[in-house]
Amino acid sequence: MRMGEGVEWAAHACVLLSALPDGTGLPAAAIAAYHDVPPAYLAKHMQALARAGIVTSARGAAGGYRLARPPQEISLMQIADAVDGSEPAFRCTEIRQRGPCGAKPEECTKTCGIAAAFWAAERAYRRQLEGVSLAAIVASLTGRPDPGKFARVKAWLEQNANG
Amino acid sequence: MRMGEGVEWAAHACVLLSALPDGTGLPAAAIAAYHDVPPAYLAKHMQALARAGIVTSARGAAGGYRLARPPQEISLMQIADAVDGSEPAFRCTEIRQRGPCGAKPEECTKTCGIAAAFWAAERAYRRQLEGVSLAAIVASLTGRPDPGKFARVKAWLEQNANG
DNA sequence: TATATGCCGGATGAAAAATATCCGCAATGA
DNA sequence: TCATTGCGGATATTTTTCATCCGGCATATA
Repeated sequence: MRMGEGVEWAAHACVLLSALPDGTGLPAAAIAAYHDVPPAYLAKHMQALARAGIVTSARGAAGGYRLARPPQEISLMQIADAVDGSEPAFRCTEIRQRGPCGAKPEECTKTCGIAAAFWAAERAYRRQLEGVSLAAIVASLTGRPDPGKFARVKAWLEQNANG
Repeated sequence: MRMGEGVEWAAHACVLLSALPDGTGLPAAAIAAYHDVPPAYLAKHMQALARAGIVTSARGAAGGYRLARPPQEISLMQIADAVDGSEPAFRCTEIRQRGPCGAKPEECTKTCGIAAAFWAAERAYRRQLEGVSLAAIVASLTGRPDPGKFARVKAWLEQNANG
């Protein structure tokens, strides 16, 4: 079971956007350059974030992406859902209804116990990620003292942001 | 993010094996026939279960698979790990070290906050599945009254088991 | 010992999904 | 108008998953 790497890209992109000066936008190409990832492919993921309402996009000259809401109101779960989809990892194919001793559909009023157990575990996973906000992630990064790095990032943003 | 369907097959196979009469073995072909899944492919997953020590295999005539321990001591997590692998779903590619403002390796003593959050969620997922035993699954199935079905399964097993 | 059964592991192939790029279009500011 | 930028679809490439087959070995039974 593996998660698409686009989720990692999108999460880091949102962290970067959280440091973006107010009233400005950051083009997808700049976000890709900052992280050294394929521009065209990252653009796809940014579009997914926009469709999910996590970021807003502005077209045309001086356009770009910015966060749609404050970082406290964006969770990692929302980002993962937007990029990777929100379908459950475990798919029940109703094996119990197949084969020589298969159960009839009318006997299967309750969900299969195996599927129920896996889905419960996925709920635990989701509950955990829903509790992690972008703000918390940013806080964990800037928590350690590193003023020089912070200044460099700020300078890079001001150079590459539009607006 | 999706889980391989082999996990579902393996879980159902273990449930079936838990009803197997003592001292007998069930060939992979019989397990596949019972669930109406591809025999050669299911055999692969059964081999994975055997390598993980969840089932034991006996070769030759009158051989087959059986559970290696009582159902109370087998968890869904163990089955999923055996079949799907136990690598984490989220892979950190150390994006923070790339790009024009990338951090130097010596600055990255702590794991990336994003990776840490996803891995914490995966731990919650695992903890949940570790708490679900095969015995609990079986109990949830036989809990509702269905004596006829139970008898049919038993008869099928006695017809197809070896030993 | 001969034979049939059945697991083991590797090689191989087919299908699906993830990864990645490109292009035409629409929108927007200079 | 023109350069810039996001949007969506089409397409190509790579990787992973799904699935089968085969030779080899182990074991019970006759």
